[in-house]
Amino acid sequence: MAHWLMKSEPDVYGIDHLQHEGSTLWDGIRNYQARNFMRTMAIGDRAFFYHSNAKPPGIVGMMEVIETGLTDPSQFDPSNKYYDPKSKPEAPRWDCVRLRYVGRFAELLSLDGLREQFSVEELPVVRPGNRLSILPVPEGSAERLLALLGPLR
DNA sequence: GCCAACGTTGGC
DNA sequence: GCCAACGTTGGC
Repeated sequence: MAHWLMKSEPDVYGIDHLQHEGSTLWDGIRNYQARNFMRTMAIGDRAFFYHSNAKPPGIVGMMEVIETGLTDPSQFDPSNKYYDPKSKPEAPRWDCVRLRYVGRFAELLSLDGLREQFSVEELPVVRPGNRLSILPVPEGSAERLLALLGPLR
């Protein structure tokens, strides 16, 4: 089981939305590197939910991958913000996964806090200027993170 | 195939 | 609101 970090803006889709829905299709990913990470996800993988463009940005909760290899339906919908006219149904360009809500942590662990605890090698999200919305979390770092974050609620 | 222009992300 | 990073696009 691998660990990931997945970003979303809380105003757009935050942990509250996911908790309410129970599970969600992680659609709208239009970056090849992030897409390629999603393609390597397996059912049962865990993902830290990270609030980006938040004050402060940081980790707020935990998700679990429950379906993989799904075609992102938003790419074919002209009225969708993520519509991609270059993607054809016979050769879809963008995938997504389905994630379920596992829980939230008692407190947000901010990006500043992460930088105090982890090097860029240990946790790529702390790299200055990083913009990737899906990142791997090395296993040793995942364990340390879980210890820092405390129990899920 | 190069590269300038442009758009998006996300921290600050 | 600004800016850096960086991916994409399109002219040549």
